[in-house]
Amino acid sequence: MAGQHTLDETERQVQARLGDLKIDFEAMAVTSNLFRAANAVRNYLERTVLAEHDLSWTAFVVLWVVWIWEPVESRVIAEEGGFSKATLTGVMQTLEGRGLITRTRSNKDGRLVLVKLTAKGRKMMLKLFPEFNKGEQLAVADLKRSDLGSFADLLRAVTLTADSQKTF
Amino acid sequence: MAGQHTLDETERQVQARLGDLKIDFEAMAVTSNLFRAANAVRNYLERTVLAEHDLSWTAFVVLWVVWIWEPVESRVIAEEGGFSKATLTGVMQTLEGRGLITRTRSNKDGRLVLVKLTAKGRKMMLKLFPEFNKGEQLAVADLKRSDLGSFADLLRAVTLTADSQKTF
DNA sequence: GATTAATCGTTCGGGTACGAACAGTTTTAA
DNA sequence: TTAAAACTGTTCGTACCCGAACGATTAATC
Repeated sequence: MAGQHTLDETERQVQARLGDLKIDFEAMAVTSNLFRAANAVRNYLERTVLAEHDLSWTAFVVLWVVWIWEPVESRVIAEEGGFSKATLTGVMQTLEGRGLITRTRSNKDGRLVLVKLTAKGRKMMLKLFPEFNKGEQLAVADLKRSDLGSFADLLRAVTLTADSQKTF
Repeated sequence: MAGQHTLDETERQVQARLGDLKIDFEAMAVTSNLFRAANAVRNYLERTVLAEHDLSWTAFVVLWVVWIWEPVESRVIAEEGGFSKATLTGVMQTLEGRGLITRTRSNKDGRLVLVKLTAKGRKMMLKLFPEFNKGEQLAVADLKRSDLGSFADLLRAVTLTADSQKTF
C-alpha cells in the first residue's frame, strides 16, 4: 500500500514502456492516490472500529444510511451507498439475521421494501458512530484544518464528473 | 451514488440522532466524499475501458504493477496494489489461465514467486493503458489544472496517516 | 380497460476479498 | 549446528460484489 517506489521512478518506467505516447501524469497521480487513500482509510476503520462490532464496511454503510433516513427504501440505500441492489440483498439478509434491521413490504407500492433499524440496531449505532467519527478525524489529522473544505469540494467534483460519464 | 440528500440535511439528521454529542462534520465530509469519489471513478473505468478487455479492477492493478516493475515478487504486487496475498493468489491464477502473466519460483529465495507479463500481456497493456489514462483524464476534467498537484498531495497525506494508524 | 413498458427486489453464477491456518524456505539465536 | 523464529505464497471458509435473468407490481400508452 505504502508504495516503495517514488513517483518520479514510476513515471519514468511508464514512459519507458510507452515510448513517446503522451500520458497525463497529473491525472494518473490524482486517481492512483485517490484509490490508495480510500483503501487505507477503509482498511484502518475496518480493522479498528468496525472489527470491534463485527461489521463489514458495507454492512456499516447500510446501517448508517438506514439510521439517518429510516424508514428508507432499498433502492435508496443502494444508491446512497454506491453498491448494487444484488449486493444489498445479501448484506441485508445478514443484518436482518443479526437482528439489526427489519424489512417490510410497502403497502402503498408492492414493489418497494422499507428498511428500519431495530432497537438493538439503533443502540449499536449510537455507540458506534461517534467511535467511527473519531477514526475519520484521525485519518485527516495531519491535514491543515483550513484545507478540509476545499478538499471535500474537489472530491465532490470528481464524483460528479465520473458519475455523469457513467451514463454516457 | 449521487446522493439525493444535501449535505446540510444529512448533518441535521446525524445531529438529531446523537443529541448533543460532538461530531466532526468536516472530517466526515472528507471521508465520505473520498469513498464516493473512489467508487465513482472505479465504476466508470470498470464499465468502459476495463470491460472492453474483460478485466476486473484488481486484475488491471496487478497487470499494471507487473508491467511497470517486472520481474516482480508477489508480495510487492500485493503491497503496491493494496490488497491481501490471499486475494492476489486468486487473481493471478485467473490471469495466468488467460495467458497474460507467468509465475516462477525464485532460485535465490525459494519462498518468493517472480511474476512477469507474457508477450500477450504486454501487447494488451500497450493498448490498454493509454485508454485507461484517457479515462483518468476525463475523471478530473472538471477540476482546475492548477489544483491537481495539491489535490494529489492531500490524498497522499491521508494515505500516510491512515497507514501509520493501521499498525498501531 | 388491455397491452406494453418501466420499476423493484431477489436469485443465480462466477469472480473478488480477507483472516486464519498451513507447509515450505530462510534467517536468527542459542 | 541445531532449534526457534520469521517470512512467503497457497488453501480454506465465509462474506462480499456485480451483471444478467427473473417474477411481481405499478405506470404508461393507446
